[in-house]
Amino acid sequence: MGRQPSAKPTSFDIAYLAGVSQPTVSRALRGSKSVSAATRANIQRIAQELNYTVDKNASSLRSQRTHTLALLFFEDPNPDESMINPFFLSMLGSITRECARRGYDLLISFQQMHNDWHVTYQDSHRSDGIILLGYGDYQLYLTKLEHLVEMGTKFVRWGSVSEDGIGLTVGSDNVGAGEQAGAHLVEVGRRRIAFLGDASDHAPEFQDRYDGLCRAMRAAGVEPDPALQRDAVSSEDSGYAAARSLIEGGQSFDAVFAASDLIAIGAMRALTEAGLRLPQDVAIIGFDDIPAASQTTPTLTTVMQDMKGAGTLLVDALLARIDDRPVEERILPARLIRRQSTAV
Amino acid sequence: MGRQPSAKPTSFDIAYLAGVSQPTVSRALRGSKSVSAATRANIQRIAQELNYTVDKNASSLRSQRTHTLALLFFEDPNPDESMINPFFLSMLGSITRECARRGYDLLISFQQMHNDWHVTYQDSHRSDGIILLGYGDYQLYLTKLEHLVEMGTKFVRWGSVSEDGIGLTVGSDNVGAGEQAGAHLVEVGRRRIAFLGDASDHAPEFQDRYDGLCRAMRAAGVEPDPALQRDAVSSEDSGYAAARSLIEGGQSFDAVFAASDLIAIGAMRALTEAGLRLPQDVAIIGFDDIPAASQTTPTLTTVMQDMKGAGTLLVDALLARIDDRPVEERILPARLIRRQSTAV
DNA sequence: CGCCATAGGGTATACGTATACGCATAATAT
DNA sequence: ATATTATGCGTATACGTATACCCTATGGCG
Repeated sequence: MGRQPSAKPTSFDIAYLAGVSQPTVSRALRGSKSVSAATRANIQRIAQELNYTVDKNASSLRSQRTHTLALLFFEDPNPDESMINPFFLSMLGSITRECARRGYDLLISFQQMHNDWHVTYQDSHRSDGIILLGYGDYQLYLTKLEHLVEMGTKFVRWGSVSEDGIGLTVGSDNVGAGEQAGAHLVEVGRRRIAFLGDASDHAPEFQDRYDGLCRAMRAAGVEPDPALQRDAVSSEDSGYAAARSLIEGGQSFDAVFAASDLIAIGAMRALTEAGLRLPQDVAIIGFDDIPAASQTTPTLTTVMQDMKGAGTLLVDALLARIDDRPVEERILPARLIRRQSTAV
Repeated sequence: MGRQPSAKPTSFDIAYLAGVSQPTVSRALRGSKSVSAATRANIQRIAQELNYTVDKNASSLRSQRTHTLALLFFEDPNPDESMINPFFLSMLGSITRECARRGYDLLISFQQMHNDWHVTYQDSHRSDGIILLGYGDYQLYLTKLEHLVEMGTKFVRWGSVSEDGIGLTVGSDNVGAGEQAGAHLVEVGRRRIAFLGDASDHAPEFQDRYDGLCRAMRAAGVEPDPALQRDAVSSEDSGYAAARSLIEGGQSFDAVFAASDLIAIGAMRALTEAGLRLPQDVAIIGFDDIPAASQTTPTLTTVMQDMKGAGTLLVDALLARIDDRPVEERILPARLIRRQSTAV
């Protein structure tokens, strides 16, 4: 242990010991084929022995490639700032793993979207590309995204996938998921299905889920009632408020499709408080399958997104974009998880 | 928008426009006092206009400071590899925020602790220091930590704080928290209190919590029964198994203190399946206050750690260590959250 | 009125790597 | 046997910044 004279070895040290020039060391270690197998093996052995590591900064400076991706969470400024949407957190695991697998580092930030966050990561050569995650008011960020595109910044976004979107988007099949949820509710005999979640341009994902619901209802010969839709952002409080509004609206309903589990959990509280029995009086479906969803009473039927696939696909897509390769797949299937809240 | 000839401006460009030399630009922007106020203001204005950003790689290469911290999660290899302990995830928010506040970037990794993870981050100049987070088998990592110390790597660890520990540790007051839990259980009339969690050198934090529990019991004149302790790692399955073992052990018990919420949730399942009523027959307390804890039936009494403070303190301590300043505070208070699972 | 300290900033260079070229030697073609 | 190409590597240099050192003008001081 600690044999080295404490100074970290450079490629020159390796070169000297191997009896070659410094560039040859560089070539050997990064797999250039213009170096003989014997020379390469020798260099690798020596590097190993000296615990040599390529200096990341020097390498990045010279090659203009950082082999680092930046992950940016953006959410509406939250009163409880320490709360992060659990859904995105669960994506973090697969993203870090995929980055590691591809030999990329991951830089992470929850900074509010201040004026120059894109400059921070791109122009200062901190990362080769950016992964954007976030619910929140979509419209607010559109101009920023356009700016990113203009600057030639490479990025991917998690969200509602559409061909005409800005930049590159990867996401779940929200419409299909909404259809599954709607079909399931119809199947268990519900006809008056409410939707809790913004159904506007501000939240395309939620809108897609609503569209899917409507499609499934119509396919079953049921006409959705617009009066049963209430706006809500993804939080318990918002779900609670939306459900209260629904109850006070006086319209009858026998099912609720919440655009997220947090909304659903808030709604369940409001419904229970109003004396409604779940699922007998009102069946309820959430979205995301957060851990808490299997702990609620009744346990919550929800839609599980493919988080592992999501991380992989996001990283894949971004790396493809960075290398100017075409991106192949962008939509991930989602799966309905049946639990007690819709049990007949 | 997009006014510049697309090439990113360098400090030479700024220097030329400001009529000064490149080093002066560097000095001005990093606040050296050997630059006049007027010159500095002018340089800053021009830099702003050109959207100039200091190149991170060049800067780090020259100064040998990256202004980046690395966050390393280590956990026992998990069958469900996409699952990350929710407790640590909630710390992530405060760590990223504190890093941002201090002008540091955060590099993140969930890589298994392979042979050379320390080399990866330290010797390749990716980060100035490392934050280590993880439950898992403590002993397994000791030699690695010793190695880190030998190499002069700067790091902090979240865990059980003790003066003789290896490296620098920041953590909650686990003993105090255990005492609070124990005192509460005694207060609601329980005497036969079981503990679920490793009580060995392998998990010092869990042991501290157990010690606190025992201390509180003895303070109330109750002698803890070693037969009521069961090993468990932080997962639902492990908690379930531990509770099963406890039930099958045949010893009577009227309360369970679980070393983590995940253990508690698994245990609740086992207890309920065994026909025991919560909290009438068995009161139960968890640890961590994960979101799911407020959704269980009954809702789970637990210990909330100061996650926001934790992130701040970890980053503070690490930066102090990096700058060779003394570290001031290292222990954070924890707070008991009373819910239905211990309601009299 | 000369001396020295100080402010303000220029000159030269180092940080450690990757790449454009050039130049041998050996292998193949003609 | 000469021209041609590929192989394997060395030489020179660029990436963009930060810092050690040097120089010039001032102003205070005796």
